[in-house]
Amino acid sequence: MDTPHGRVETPVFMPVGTHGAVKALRHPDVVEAGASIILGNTYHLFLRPGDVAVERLGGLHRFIGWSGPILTDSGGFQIFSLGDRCTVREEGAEFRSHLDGSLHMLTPERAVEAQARMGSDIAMVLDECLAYPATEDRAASSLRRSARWARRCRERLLALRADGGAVNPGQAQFGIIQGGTFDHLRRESVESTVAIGFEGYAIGGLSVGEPSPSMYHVVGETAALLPSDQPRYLMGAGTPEDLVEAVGRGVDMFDCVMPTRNARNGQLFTSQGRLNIRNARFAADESPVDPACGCYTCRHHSRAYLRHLFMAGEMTASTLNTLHNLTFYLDTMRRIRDAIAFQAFEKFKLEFLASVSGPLPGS
RNA sequence: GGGGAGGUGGCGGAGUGGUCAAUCGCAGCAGACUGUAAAUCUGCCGCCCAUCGGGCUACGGAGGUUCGAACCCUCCCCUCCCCA
Repeated sequence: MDTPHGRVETPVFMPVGTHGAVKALRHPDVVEAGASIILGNTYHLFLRPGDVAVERLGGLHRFIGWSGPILTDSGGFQIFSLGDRCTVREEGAEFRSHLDGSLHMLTPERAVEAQARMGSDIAMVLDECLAYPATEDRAASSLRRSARWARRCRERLLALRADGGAVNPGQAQFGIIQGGTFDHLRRESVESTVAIGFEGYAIGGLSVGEPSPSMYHVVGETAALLPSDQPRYLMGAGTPEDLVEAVGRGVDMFDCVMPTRNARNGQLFTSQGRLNIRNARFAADESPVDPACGCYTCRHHSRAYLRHLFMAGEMTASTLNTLHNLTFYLDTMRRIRDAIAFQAFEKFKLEFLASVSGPLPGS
């Protein structure tokens, strides 16, 4: 996948850097972990420091000092996650800022403008991320609103392109498929969204609490309907198992807070399963987090030391843990790409799922 | 030497006759986390069985008052502060 800031090998995992930084890491760490593209969030940057401020500072890339590709989420997920701080109307979403309680209106057009000002390489349309579970009626009306918003987003972007002067003239825009867990609604959403025409398509409204088999089913059904010559992006997923399962169903792009957030909370992913570095069993464990991992953390530090740092509340614990988890995720994606190149994906998938799922043995 | 304050679960610190195995914080133990309001949240946390629950030992020590004491009385031990 080519972007104005470089080529991205797919399938790809995009570390989440909500405020323009992957939490606990410096950009070189993110690169070292193997990331080629990172994600920022329109809602958060819109509130602080403000999209206009970012534009004045030369755009998001220059402002944060990241020269690679950046995808900005639209703020659609916040409609879901901010719950009662947000009121959705046809015009757009009215947010009460989590920072100071002030009221803000994020319309589809405004979300497009904000992302245009910031100049991300891939902008997402503003959608409504539906909570799970949802009734069929609710899912249907929500998807239709998202589709109307998608059209407004596209029209606004095309107008901006026609005007010229955008921070990043090559910015791509992705549409987002909704429809809950209903196959026919997903199909309807694909049809109406693809009809508008975007540079890529995302599958939204998943990884919001539904059972894995349900998510895999929807991913499979939806991805199969999307254009095969354009990127397919599963938003918000997932666990290492989710990544492999979704790639097998045709997904090219992922983002998830799991490797970074869980790292800060002590959960580490390894080739043998997950572990919680807080556990007393690691107090005298001199082995690395994952003997099969080549990250800085695993090359230099023992589980005992990482546990000590975590228990002591040292911020370095977050950094070392995040570096490891991100490396594990990005390494997994690299192995997936290699397996696909050698036409050995199914074999890889079986072995990976057998070893990685569940807790680390020996507890 | 004189005067004052106090000793409660690993630590700090509430409680001051029954509703106290004892608020709360920290520490400890475990779990959760999927387009980040998250370096966060939840549970457990005297001992023994245990699903509800039940049993045992406990609030410096020893006596006493009382139907009943961490809480009241007596003596003892210890700590801290102020003045000499």
